Parts: sequence; structure tokens; C-alpha cells
Amino acid sequence: MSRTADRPAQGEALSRAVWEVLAEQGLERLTVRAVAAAAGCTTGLVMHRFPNRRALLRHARELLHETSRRRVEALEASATSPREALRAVLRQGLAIDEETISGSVVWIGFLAAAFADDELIEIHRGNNRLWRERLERLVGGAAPNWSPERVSTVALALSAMVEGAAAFAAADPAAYPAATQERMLDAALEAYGLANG
Amino acid sequence: MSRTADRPAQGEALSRAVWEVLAEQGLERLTVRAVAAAAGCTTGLVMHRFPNRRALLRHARELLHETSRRRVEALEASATSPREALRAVLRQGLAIDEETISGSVVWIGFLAAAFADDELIEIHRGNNRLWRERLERLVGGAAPNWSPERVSTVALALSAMVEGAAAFAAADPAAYPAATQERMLDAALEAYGLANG
DNA sequence: CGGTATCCGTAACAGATGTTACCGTAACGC
DNA sequence: GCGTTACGGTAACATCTGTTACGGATACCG
Repeated sequence: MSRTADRPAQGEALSRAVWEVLAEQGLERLTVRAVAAAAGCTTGLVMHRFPNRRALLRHARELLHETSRRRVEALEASATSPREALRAVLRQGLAIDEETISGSVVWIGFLAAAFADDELIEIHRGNNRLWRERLERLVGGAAPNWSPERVSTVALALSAMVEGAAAFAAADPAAYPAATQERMLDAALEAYGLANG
Repeated sequence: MSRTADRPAQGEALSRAVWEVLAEQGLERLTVRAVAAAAGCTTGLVMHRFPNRRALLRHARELLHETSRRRVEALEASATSPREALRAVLRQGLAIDEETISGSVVWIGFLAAAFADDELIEIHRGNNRLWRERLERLVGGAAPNWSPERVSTVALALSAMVEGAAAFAAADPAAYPAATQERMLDAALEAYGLANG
């Protein structure tokens, strides 16, 4: 880590180190020292950037949300139809390559940590609420004639399915290859009448 | 805890204590001392029953699977039709009351722990495989004319949806009440052509 | 009733963990 | 060039963790 202080960049680097430790070693080994080692610094820098360990985790959790939000918005912006946008956004929630698999592992780690940290679970709930609203908007766009209740129910069904599939695949990538997950997604979109074409 | 040794019963009581700590305090506070306190004994008994902490977690994980397998089989046995059996089994995977919510919290805790424990993840994969096979059998029974690929895909979609919904509800019960989850389940069964009647 | 084996609580141990205090050092203003 | 400031590494701390060793008590058996 460089000599001169770029606090935001350091905070981000430390948050990425949190993800890395979470993905490779799991929540139980997510210690300040492990994060410092992954970031290539010492615990001194970590504790100068963040008042305590929980604040570090919270920052990493929020940065994770921000990052995935940006990725999702890019996908949404480059889609050529509402249904394509819906599928693209759902697809990126699956665990279909190395990056998304470790993303899912990290997500599960944060969720498990949130059960022991009131502020972390508040962050989770806020993010989840935004995610739900986004999906409802996408489903509503893909099925303009549906009632709000129908939109909400199907949005929940789709988001829960994607999240569950990502968890399964994260824990057993060989049993849930990318093609299997995509077939599942397409079958669901087809069943709800949200498939393309 | 009684003076006389009933090893299986003690192992089971300790495993229940593991679930309790996992549900109420989270993975990070799942220490041998916390488990002993929840079981009303000391660390001495815990370490005499199990060679080490990881073995304790593995036993608790396996007992959890055994317990839920029994519950599911009872549901399946008392169902009056294949489609009713499918719905009942899926429904018990949701987080719709205090018991199933804490069950989901525990499940997520074990999953997060498994990422740092090779034997724990092997247990998870084995259990998940059995779960998948059960659901494929149930879906196949509910839709006898489907191809094996269709059965497998829809079984995955349904199981992933239930697992994801349970995770959402465990983290935010107020946002995902029982009625919402059941509506989602019924909408999915309807969409796949697996609804009753 | 005495000896023995088993059970389990107590207490200690080494190592790890979050956090704090301290100090060398590099950048920056005068 | 020099003093000041802040950055970050080092090392210490109290506490907690998994695990081990020991000892008292209790049940079992002859």
C-alpha cells in the first residue's frame, strides 16, 4: 500500500480485501489481521481507516451493494427491451462464473454475519428493499398489463429463485453449472409469460 | 444435564444447543463455551462428547438434516395426491413461522461455516443432492408426462425459489410475511402447471 | 461394602483476536 | 533546510478461543 494517504481508495482496497478473505477463507477467518494481510498492509492501517472491525465490515457490505448496483444498471441501460433487461439483471444474480460464484459466497458470508450485527442487518434490509423494487419495476415493464399484486408476487418468485440458485451453485459449482442455471432461469421466465419473443 | 451418561441424547442436546446459538447469536459467536452454556453444561462435557469443535458442528449439521428429512417424509406420507405432496414439501422449506425462520437462519449459518470447512461442505453437498433427488421425484410424480430434463429444471427452479425466499424472510421477516411467501409458491406452481385441481 | 471405572466439571494452557498506545518516518509549509 | 504534522507500522494489552490435563464424585460390580 502506498505511502501517501488516499483515504477513499484505501477504504475501497480494504473492503476488497474483506471480500477476498470472505470468499477464500470464510466468515470464521475474517479477522482484522487476515484482511490486513490480504490488503498487503498491517492492522495499524486498518484500524486507522476504520474505528473498529464492524465498521470495516459495514463499509465492505455497502461497497458490495454499490458495485453490484452499478453493474446491474449498466446491464439495464444496454438492454434493448424490457424483457431483455429483466433477464440480464436476473442472470447476473446467478453464480455462473468464477466472479459471480465468489460474489455469492461473499453475499452469504455477509448475510450470516448480519444475524449477529444489528447495523449489518439493517444494511441488508435496505439493499434488499431496493433490489425488490428494482425487480418489480423490471417485471412491471416486461408485463405492462399485470396487476401490482401479480407483478410483486412474480418479482419475488424470480428474485428468490435467483438468490437460491446462486447459493446452491456457490456451495457446489460442479452440481450447478452455468447452463443448468440459465435453463432454470429461462424456464421460469417462460412459465410466467415473461420470455423474449 | 443429568449425571448418568446417555451419549446419544447428550450429543443431540448439544446439537440442539448449536442450533440455538446459531439462531440467536450467529456464526461468529458459535463458540464451544456458548454451546455449553446453551446446553446447560460446561465445556468439559462438550469436549468429552466430541473430539473437537468441528466434529460438534458436523454432528449438529447432520442431525439438522435428519430432522428435516423426517418432517418432510411425514408430510409426503400424509399427502393425498402427488401435487399436494409437492406443495407441502416445498411449503415447509419456506420461513413462515418462528420455527422455520430460525431453521433458515441456522441453515444459512451452516452454509457460511461450510465455506471454511471441507467436511462440512461435503455434508452440505450430500444433503443437497438428496434434497434435489427428492424434489425431482415429487415433480415427476406431479407431472408424469414431462421429460426428465423438464422435471429436473423445474425441480431446481422450485427448490431454489423456496431456499431463496426462506433466506430473504429469515433476514427480514416483516418484509416477507407468511402469506406473501405462500402466494409466491402458489404462483410458481400455477405457472409451471403443477397447481392442484 | 470396597474397589474400580466412568463421567464431567475446574482450571490451566497456548495461541489468536480486537483494540490501543507509541514511535519512526515521510511529506509539506515556511 | 527545518520544524511540524499526519500517516502507518510495531508492539503491547486484555480478552477470548479451542483444547488438554487433572481431580472429585458417582455409578457399577463383585
